[in-house]
Amino acid sequence: MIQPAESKQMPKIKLSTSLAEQALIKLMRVGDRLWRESDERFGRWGISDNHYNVLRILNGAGEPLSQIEIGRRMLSSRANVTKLIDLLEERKFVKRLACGDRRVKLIKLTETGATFIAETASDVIGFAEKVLKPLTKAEQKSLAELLDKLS
Amino acid sequence: MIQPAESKQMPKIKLSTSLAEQALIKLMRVGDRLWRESDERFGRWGISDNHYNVLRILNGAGEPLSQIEIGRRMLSSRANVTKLIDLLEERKFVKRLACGDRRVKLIKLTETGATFIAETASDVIGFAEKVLKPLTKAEQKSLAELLDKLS
DNA sequence: GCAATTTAGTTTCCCGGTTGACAATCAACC
DNA sequence: GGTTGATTGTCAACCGGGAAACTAAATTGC
Repeated sequence: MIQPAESKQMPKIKLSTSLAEQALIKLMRVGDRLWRESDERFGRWGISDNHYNVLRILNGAGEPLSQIEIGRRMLSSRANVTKLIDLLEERKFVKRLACGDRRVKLIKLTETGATFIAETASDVIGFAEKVLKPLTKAEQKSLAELLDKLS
Repeated sequence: MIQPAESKQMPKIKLSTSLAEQALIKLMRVGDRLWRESDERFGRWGISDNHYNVLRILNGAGEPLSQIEIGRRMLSSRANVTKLIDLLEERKFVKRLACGDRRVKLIKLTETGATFIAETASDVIGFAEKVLKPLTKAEQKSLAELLDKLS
């Protein structure tokens, strides 16, 4: 006794999906999937992938960075960096240092934080290897180069 | 300005950034950036990119889809699909249809929704073209193929 | 036929992010 | 020196997503 008062006939617009658009969609989809998987992975350690990103950036820089500089490098807002650092400091992974400019707080990676990075590094690399396994080394290189051109 | 050089000494772990890891990071970064830009772009029309995604999926399917099927295709939760459809229905872009199985609500693209897609299509394609402009056609094709292998 | 299980959709709550307002500080300029 | 404007970090409010609890309806098993 249910009959669609509405027809199921649906309008359909012919969309010319250009090559660029197809590539864009795939790029966004794959990126989205990776963020999810990555987030789930880091969740096991009680932090998000962005928390880890902060540690990576600090380790890569080799010197303390201001919060705003961290935000700049990871494309995140000042407010969010504050919250990320809050947790990382609570976990003793980083420390807020006073600095000549008293507006600025330099964020320093602690020994604890460095150790954490060292211990989890193999796991992170394993994740990358797993994800990119379908590609040969040459293809991985090619992919990285193509992505560089888009940055 | 700069004083205690000592306390700024920071531990640094030597991380062997593998090829795979570099490619992964670039992939996630570019993907993240694109989602932001895309979201900002659709924001002008009062919807998010995910709302638009629903319209695209419906248009592509050519027939009404259940909410759970939509969620499956866009990797989104049931709960979120409900909220997405709520707004789209309010905007008259889609309509919830009753169906034989009374648990299910089939989502149908309306004329209004189809018109909206048609009118915004060129803008969306323009965005894709702009983003992928740094790549030649051959490179775009190559990128799409590499991404396919990762799916 | 009827209980138990499963499924689709909704609602509630929480989490991570942004925006905007704010205080403190620095820089520039009269 | 004192005022104005910019910059850094924090906080409150809001928003888009997911997980889990819940309802209604279908399916399975006895």
